[in-house]
Amino acid sequence: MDTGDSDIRMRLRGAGLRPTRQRLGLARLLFAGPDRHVRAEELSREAREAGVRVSLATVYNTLHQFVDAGLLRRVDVEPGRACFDTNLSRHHHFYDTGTNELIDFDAEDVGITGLPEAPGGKTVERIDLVVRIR
Amino acid sequence: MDTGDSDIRMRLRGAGLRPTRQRLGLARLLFAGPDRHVRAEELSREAREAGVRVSLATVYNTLHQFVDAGLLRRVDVEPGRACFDTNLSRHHHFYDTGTNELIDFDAEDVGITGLPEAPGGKTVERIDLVVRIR
DNA sequence: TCCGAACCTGGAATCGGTCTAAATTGTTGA
DNA sequence: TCAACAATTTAGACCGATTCCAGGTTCGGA
Repeated sequence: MDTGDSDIRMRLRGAGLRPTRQRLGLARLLFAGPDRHVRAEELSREAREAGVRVSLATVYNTLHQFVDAGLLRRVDVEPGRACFDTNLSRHHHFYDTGTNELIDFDAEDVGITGLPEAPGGKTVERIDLVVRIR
Repeated sequence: MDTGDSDIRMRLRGAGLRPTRQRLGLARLLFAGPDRHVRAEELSREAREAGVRVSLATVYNTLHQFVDAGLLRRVDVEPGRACFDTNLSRHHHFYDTGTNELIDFDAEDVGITGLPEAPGGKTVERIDLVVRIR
């Protein structure tokens, strides 16, 4: 329960989050391996299967805390359930409306022109592009 | 209960939907006046206030039928609830993350370049652009 | 080691939405 | 016109996803 955790521990600490057993366990599931998309229910199941004892409520709490800490990004494409994305780089999504599958693609090559000024003097937080495929 | 309804009646008929009292009442609320965004709960309340007796279940049914009939478009930006848009022209959205307000902008002037090919030989259904503002 | 704050937990509660079975209402053909 | 039947509406049960809550647990500094 140590190899590679120092990085995560740091980031949690930096966000004012104690590196608890539950958070480390979930972080390991999320960040070991390639980027991924995951929903709360699913992560909860994986944790159970991996022998990490965590309540569903804590999974939800942790996911939100990770989003706030900038460790995860939340993606809203489906109504009625949230998806969390470990890919923090500038990217957009294909969304397969048949399978509900999300696929990332790099935003670097994408150019968007002709956007109007943000209304009401608001500032642009982010631009989300969702390409719905079938 | 007739002026201006002939148009709606036609469109409902065309979609194989009987122009019932409930559907006409809701259609009047939706399509009289400028384009708008509305959620089911909200439309249900408006109907009640306007003296149109409709159950919540029927509001949901009707909204979905209107989407299928091409009278409405569904917008998914907020997790956990669907929003319906009477604007059927090609357009995108500003989404105010502070107020949860949606604001349309024309898609005609917007250019998007550098999109990768849809994976798996799938075809692109639609491209949704959401500019999150704060 | 001790203590308080941060954290975790199961279970209840909430929320947006869907389903169901029965009652009602359009529509159509005689 | 009206019977008959399918489409529609309805109240209320139900659902999955998520949040809330109150009480027990754990972390980390002094």
